[in-house]
Amino acid sequence: MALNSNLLRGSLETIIIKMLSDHGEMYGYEICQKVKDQTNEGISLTEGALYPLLHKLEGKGILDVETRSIGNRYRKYYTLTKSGKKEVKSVIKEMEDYIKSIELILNPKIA
Amino acid sequence: MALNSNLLRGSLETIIIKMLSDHGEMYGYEICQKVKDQTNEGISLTEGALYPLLHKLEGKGILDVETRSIGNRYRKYYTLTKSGKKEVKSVIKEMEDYIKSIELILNPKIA
DNA sequence: GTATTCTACTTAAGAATCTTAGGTATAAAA
DNA sequence: TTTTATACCTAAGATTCTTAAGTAGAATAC
Repeated sequence: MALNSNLLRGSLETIIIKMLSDHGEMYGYEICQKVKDQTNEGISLTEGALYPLLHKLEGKGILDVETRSIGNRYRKYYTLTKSGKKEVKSVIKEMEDYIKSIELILNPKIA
Repeated sequence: MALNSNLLRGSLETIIIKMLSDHGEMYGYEICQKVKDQTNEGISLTEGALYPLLHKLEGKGILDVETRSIGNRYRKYYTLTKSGKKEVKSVIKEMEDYIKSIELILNPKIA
């Protein structure tokens, strides 16, 4: 079983923003796949978490959507808005700081 | 403001177990302080999250409690039970794997 | 050729986790 | 003597995620 215990809680939003920042335009299903690929199955987003979050980020003006027809069906492509791009740096820094803090717990400097 | 955005969600339990594993017997307030110290204020546990979680872990047989009088007041000292000690290795490994996965998102190997 | 799997989206109910905000009380410091 | 620090507690509510179900086209397997 992939990890996905509880640790993922709280980092989903950062993951989405970072993926879109790196890969440009992506659709939801693609984000799931790419995250799974990039982490060697380490992280598997559930669709029940992903899609509502995409909608929320769109509502907050972080993401733009464009629905495109692919043959007989459709996909919803997401991109970062200007406002979304402005947040990339800070959310990544927060994540990095958080990891550093966790590592100070995992490998305490013998004080 | 310390980070404590959402990223902490899900890792509190691991933090508590690791702290008790490293420092042996600790009381709740002490865990808060020590986590703050060790992370240079990076992580601040709130008491509203900590105490209920300690009670839960006690209920699950992960922690033992001993209430001790300190002059005119008391403290509740927590230790890992035998069962709790058995979990230390796996919860730490989960955390490390999670961090590795996150780092593969933050610093993707150009595939 | 049809049954299954994969792609691709959706939502709703409920569980789990945490924040906020309050409370009690002793002890130390200002 | 007022404030701050220590030390515990809980309840209400927000947020985040899981679980589970549904729709439907496209590809693969049998």
